[in-house]
Amino acid sequence: VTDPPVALTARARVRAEITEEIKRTAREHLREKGAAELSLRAVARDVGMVSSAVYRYFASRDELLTALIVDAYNAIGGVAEAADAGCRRSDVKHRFRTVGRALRRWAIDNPHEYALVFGSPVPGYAAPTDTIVPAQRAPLVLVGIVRDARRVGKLEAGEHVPLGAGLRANAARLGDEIAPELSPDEVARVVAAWPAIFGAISFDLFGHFHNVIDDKDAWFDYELDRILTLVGL
Amino acid sequence: VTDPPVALTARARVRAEITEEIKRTAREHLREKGAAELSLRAVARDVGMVSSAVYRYFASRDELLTALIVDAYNAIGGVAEAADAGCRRSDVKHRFRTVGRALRRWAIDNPHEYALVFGSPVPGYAAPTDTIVPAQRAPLVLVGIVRDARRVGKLEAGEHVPLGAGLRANAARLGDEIAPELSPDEVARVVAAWPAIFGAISFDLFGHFHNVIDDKDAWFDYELDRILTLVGL
DNA sequence: TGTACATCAGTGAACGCGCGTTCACTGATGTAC
DNA sequence: TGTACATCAGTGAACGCGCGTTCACTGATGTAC
Repeated sequence: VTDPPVALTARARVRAEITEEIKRTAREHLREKGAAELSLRAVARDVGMVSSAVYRYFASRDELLTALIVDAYNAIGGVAEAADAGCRRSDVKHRFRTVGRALRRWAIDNPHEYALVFGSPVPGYAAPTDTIVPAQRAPLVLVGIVRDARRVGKLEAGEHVPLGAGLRANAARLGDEIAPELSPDEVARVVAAWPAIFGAISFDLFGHFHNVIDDKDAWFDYELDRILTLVGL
Repeated sequence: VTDPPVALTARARVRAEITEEIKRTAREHLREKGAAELSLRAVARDVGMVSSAVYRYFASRDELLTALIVDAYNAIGGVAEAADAGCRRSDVKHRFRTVGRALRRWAIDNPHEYALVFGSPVPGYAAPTDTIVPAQRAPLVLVGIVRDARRVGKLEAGEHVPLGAGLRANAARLGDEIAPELSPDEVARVVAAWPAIFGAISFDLFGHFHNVIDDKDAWFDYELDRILTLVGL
């Protein structure tokens, strides 16, 4: 086993490029259909190779799907990080709102990629461990905002909702890992914010507010504000 | 055009039974796979008829799917209504919690039917108008609880989150239709509760709390409590 | 009440399709000496 | 620096599959007179 050379061989470089091209094409297909319809053969056709050639890059359709899921998680994480990075550090409320809106924008622009990650699981598909780290990026941005808020004393108590002993221990453990300056109670509040944001985005995106809410943008902002108070910002 | 006879003919009765049997079998298939995998031919096989015979009952695969969606909405609505009906009227908090838990139970017991309704939309499938009324049953139960709370003076103000003019008008119109005794602000809070519950159920069900939350039941109760304060109960 | 006709449920064969995956192969690129 | 060999990318044919839907048909059930 030797270290990988700093300069990739021509072959390795081409390989990386073609791998990307396959994923990009698959993502385009995803954009127009859904994950269930994604076909290796169709992707291969569009890339301009014969279907069996794809197997030089992905061992199976599932492996390609996994790669797309990882990419989607990373895209979501990147969007959240970039949105946060563009804000003044001290304005924690604004940061939270900006990140929330950016996530929703991305979901609306990439509905099938969003659904791939946050919609119903593809039947028979088990998420491999590669997804764990990318999946945490976006939620960690929210955690970071709350940690900053805590540091500068901008985290309010909000309505108290009691945590049972089990959950408190769970939140404490989680806090040790990702947010040492937060109390279990505060950790629980951030964790609860994540499905709340996800619910707000998905409900609209999946069409459940049809004929109920007219101005979906304004409504999302309203929900975000509610979530903000939930968290204590 | 004549009125349908009160006593159905034998043929009509058999037809209704077989329609039910097809749906029941399809639902069983759904239980083990997902909507995307649902095959008319496989259902026909299990019912014991030839695949083309199903077309006497459903004009297409999509129509069968629609029927399943309507049934799922009705099942969800029925679960919510039954849960609520089992509670003492005046204990509005308990009613809300009981309904929330019952919905989650149903979702866990029938994940694919739940996903059919609340997961990512099946690609290319457009929900027809038949789903509108069944889809409203469960949320209307929540609305009913909040209306009762309002009547007996148990609805609190909670944290104030401002509603823009557009949303306020939207909420007012909605209130006129379904909850005349509630203010636009209160209407908005109930509407916001629905995606919040849905988010809490889905996030867990779709596996996003894996390695994050240990005791999912307790966590859901915590989230429900948070939602309760959001609504003002 | 009986008969002639219309409606309906279910059959079985067929159409046309696209899918994931395997396999033996060719020719080009990379590596070791 | 040149050569022999190993690795790799891509081809094209094939396997075996199940799918949704259509169609002409048979025989049973229902309806009108």
